[in-house]
Amino acid sequence: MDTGPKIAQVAALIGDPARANMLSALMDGRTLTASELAYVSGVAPQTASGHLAKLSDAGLLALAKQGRRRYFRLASPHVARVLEGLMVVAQEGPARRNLWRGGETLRHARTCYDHMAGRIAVAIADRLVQQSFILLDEDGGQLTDAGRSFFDELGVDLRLAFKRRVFCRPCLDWSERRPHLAGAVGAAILHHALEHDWVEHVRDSRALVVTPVGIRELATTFGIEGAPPTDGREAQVASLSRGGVAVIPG
Amino acid sequence: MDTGPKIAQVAALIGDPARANMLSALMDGRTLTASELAYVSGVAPQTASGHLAKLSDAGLLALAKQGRRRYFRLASPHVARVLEGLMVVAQEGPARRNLWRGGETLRHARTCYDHMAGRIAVAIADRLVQQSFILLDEDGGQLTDAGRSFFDELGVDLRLAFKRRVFCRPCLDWSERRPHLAGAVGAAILHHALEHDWVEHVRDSRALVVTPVGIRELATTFGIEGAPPTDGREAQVASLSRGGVAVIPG
DNA sequence: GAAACACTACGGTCTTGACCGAAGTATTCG
DNA sequence: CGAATACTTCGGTCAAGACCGTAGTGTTTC
Repeated sequence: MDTGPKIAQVAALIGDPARANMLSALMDGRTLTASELAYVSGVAPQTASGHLAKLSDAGLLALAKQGRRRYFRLASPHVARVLEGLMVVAQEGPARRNLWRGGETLRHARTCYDHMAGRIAVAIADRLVQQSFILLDEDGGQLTDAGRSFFDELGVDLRLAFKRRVFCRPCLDWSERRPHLAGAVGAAILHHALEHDWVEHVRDSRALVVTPVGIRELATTFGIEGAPPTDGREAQVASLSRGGVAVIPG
Repeated sequence: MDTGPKIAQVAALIGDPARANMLSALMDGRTLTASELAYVSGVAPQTASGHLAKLSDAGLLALAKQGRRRYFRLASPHVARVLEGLMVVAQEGPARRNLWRGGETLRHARTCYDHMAGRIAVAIADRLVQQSFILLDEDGGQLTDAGRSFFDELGVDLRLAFKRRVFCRPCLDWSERRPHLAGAVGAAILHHALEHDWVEHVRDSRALVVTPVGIRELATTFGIEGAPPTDGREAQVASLSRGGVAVIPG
């Protein structure tokens, strides 16, 4: 395997208790100095220095020198996401909890910063691209004139979006492994969906539930099925992408 | 820190090359036997057996016994998600570490998702709070009536902000270590600044440069000095509270 | 300029755990 | 039944690396 060693290298870095403590302390987006990180990780400054060098070299931490201090910060939201994921896995670990129910909800529709993600969001993005309302390339998207009219008729306020570049880099959907719409257009769509009661927030979660109104409107507006699958099995039938749960032989 | 050791434990499991290879081989949702996993990981069956036991105990792998064989698969999509995330981080890793160095421009003004950050942004937040246009607490902000009028006169469109859930939220600034304005209000300010040519994007960077117009307008509107310090040293000399925007000497 | 401070580099100790050979337990097949 | 297969347990070797004491560099403060 080719990817194995690479992920092992990164995982091994996170796999040391001292380093894991440092990363945890930075998870909320704060910026801490080497000394502070040494303290939270419970090791001597010399040891911490070595750890921090490794984490920086590997691109997990970003470094800003200022005077005699070094400020460290998680290098990217991706790192934070990995840490979050590890916490989830660590939590559910030995206890055979069936969190997958909630997972299914998350997979269907959720927020990602200020825009939508999940099956629904990917389907919307697909549709908009297919209809040539939006042009998507590697790291940016562009609204066509037709798309502008489309959103206009829909009543989505895109005025903010016109002048703005696409700030949020392409947001890869972890559950669908395909891009969904981020940036101002994505935000506008989420805003519209919330305002018109297509979707609702789930308390203490990034999950979104699609309302009956939303199911109807998503069908008429985008031609997509907004209802979540009734059980996990159908999840993979609905979308052609793989990513379904393996069926154990027997 | 409490979460640190837990995520370290999981990460350390993934952090071994042999185990990482096993997990990678299972990433597509397949179900493989112990022997097959021993082969892909390049270790002897005895060694593989130990690895698989650990991964199962930790809840990373699900096990199905069938006759004399043991079938393994990833225990949950969360595990797959973590592996994916690790690959992303491993990929982007050492590449553009330099972005943060020489970050004087970044420290001064940059985008943070869809709003502004850096000295300028912190100064704006300070000013808005000081003028009682905005009330900021731990994890939320609120626009006062006076603030609403202020933005109205300024011509900043806050309509999106009203309906959005998180319309005004403090976001800790990594360089200044003090909050700046995020949420819809933050986004609206950035939008306004871009639209009126107060600031401009720097290509391929999150950095923003303050234009001559911006320097003038930031002074009249917020009473702050928008020009960047001529060199890094002076940044912190000027104002007593660190993080204040420096008044350029000479 | 001297002292305090923040961080880094080096050297040596010591624990952890990955590895495989050999032997042991299930399960299937002839 | 005994042989082959699939996997696990045990024991001993060995290398990687986490840790800190000491000593260094660069920066700020007095």
